[in-house]
Order: sequence, then C-alpha cells, then structure tokens
Amino acid sequence: MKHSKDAIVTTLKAKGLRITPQRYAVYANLLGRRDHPTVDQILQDLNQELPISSQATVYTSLQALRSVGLVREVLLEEGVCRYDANVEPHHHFRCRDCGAIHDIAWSAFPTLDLVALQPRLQAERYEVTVYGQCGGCQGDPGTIED
Amino acid sequence: MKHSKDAIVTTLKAKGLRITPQRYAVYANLLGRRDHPTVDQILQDLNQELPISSQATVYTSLQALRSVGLVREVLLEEGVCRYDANVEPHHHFRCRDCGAIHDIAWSAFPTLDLVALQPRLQAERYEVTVYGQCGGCQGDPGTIED
DNA sequence: CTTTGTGCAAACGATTTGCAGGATG
DNA sequence: CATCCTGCAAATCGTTTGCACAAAG
Repeated sequence: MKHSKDAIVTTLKAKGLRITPQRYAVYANLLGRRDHPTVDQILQDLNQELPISSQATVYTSLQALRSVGLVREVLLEEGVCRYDANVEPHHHFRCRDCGAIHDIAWSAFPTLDLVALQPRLQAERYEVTVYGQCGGCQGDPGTIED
Repeated sequence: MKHSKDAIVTTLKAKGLRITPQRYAVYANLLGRRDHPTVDQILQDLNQELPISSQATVYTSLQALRSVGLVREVLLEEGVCRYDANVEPHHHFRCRDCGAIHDIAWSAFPTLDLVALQPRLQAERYEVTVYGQCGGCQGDPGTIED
C-alpha cells in the first residue's frame, strides 16, 4: 500500500523523468525490497516471468533515478554496487557471514556532533556502518547467500 | 621513526609472511602514507624511480597483507578499492569535491551503544563515515585530484 | 514530430588467474 | 630443495558506451 502505481508515476514525473515501463519497473522493484540489490539481482527479478528490461537499461535507469535523488548506491563490499530506494538518512548493518545488508533507523543512535572535527573538515552528513552477524547466521553455518 | 625497516620486517615475519622486496615495498609504502591509495597509486609510487613491482604482484601482496590483518580495504567510492595500513578502529571523512579520504580518530565521537539494535542483529564493530568538504576544497573550485 | 530511452554488442577498467621461471627460508 | 612469489598476458566481472530502432510527450 505504501507505493501505489500512481504514486510511483507521480514521483517520477515530479522529478522530470519520462515514464517508461523499464524505468518504472526498476524503481518499483527497488521500492518493494529491503535488501539493497545489485544490478543483476534487479534484472533477474524483473525478468523472472517475462522479459522486461535489458542489463544496460537497468544501469541507465538507475543512473537516471540517482541523478534526481530517488535512489542511491550502497558501497559495502568490493566489486559490486548495491542500490537503495530509501534515500532518507539511515545507517547500515552488514552481516559478515552472508553479506546481507539491513537498514538501521537513524534514531537508533544519538546524533553525533560533527562540529568538533578536525578544523579544516567541513562535515555535511554522516552515517554509521555496523558489522556483525545477522539473525539467520547465528548458529547456522555461514551460508553465503548472494 | 615510527616504521623502521627492521620493525616492518619483524611485523611481516610475525604474521608468517615471507619477506620479499615487493611485499615489503607495498607494506612500507602504505605505512608511510595517509591517503588511502588505490592499487595504481601504490604501483606508480613504487616504480617512480626504478621498477619494483608489477600490478599483479601489488594485488597479491595486498591480499596477503589483508589476510593477516595488516592492511584493510576502504570502500567509499564506486569502482575502486582503496587500502589502509591503519587497522586500528577509526572513522573516515570523504571530501565530496576532491574525493580525498581523511582518518578521523576513534575518540572524536562518543562510543555508540550497539546493544539495543534490532534484536537479531549481533553487532561486532562499527565505524562512522562523514561526508563533506575538506580544507583544500573550501573556496577553491572543485579540483578533482585523483 | 522532437526528444529521450531501449537493447544489443563492443568497449572499458579494475581485479583475478594460469603458468613458467625465480626467489625465499 | 621444497615451497611460495613474481610477472606477464589472458581471462573475468561489473559497468559504460555507440548506435540503430522504438517509444514518450
């Protein structure tokens, strides 16, 4: 209920993006997941039943969505870029066993004071990255689900 | 003074690594810099005067150093992996203009309480990433130094 | 109809790997 | 002298790009 088709279309239009089936599908897909997928994961999800988009188009759609601030990238592991439709400030948790990434609410930590950093560093924003073991990997053998 | 040749050799040996000129050079180079270089930056630095190492060897040396915990990677931008010989807990600042990465002392922020995270997430460590503008880029036009 | 997007395949850049010769302990 | 490392080049993987055709507004 959070993201109706109309709401998504309206959001895209408001950002000045043309509505195409592929772009819509990429954004809707990202809005509907919590798992910070890679490009290939998005692509496979989209084309599960019938072919919706090509790899190159997923890349360019993500570029477009990023350039208007609807999507952002998450860099927590080597080699791959993950994507997140949650552009509100928040923190991340990364499981050292399965690699899964979970959001942590901004309110989970007290606000940090950035003023007293090294004098010449003018801070604008920050986020906390927590590493550890997620629920599914406690006790279980390290199942590297990708 | 901080990192004598002997001290470096001793450290490498203590970790069970063979001492080779290339491996030594990579580690010594990283210990002597504060700028979280990429592989190519390390390579160019090493081969500045005379050829010391090849690209593939820098990669494998870094792998070896990482596997014993003497070096770690820093992932703050798309596409490239940077390296850091400072493996003590600390935070990072990334300049949005020039991309430079500065260390922030662990003590710059109060310790965060990880116990009260989502119940099934067992946290082990964390770090803060701050984004903003570094000294050199304040006022100056955005000089993307790489 | 003008502009922008799509899809394919080729191009690219960072990293990895196979292998023969060389250095380390 | 057995083991591990180096260096080259080829291979791989994620991402970008050129271009002809198609779709959006």
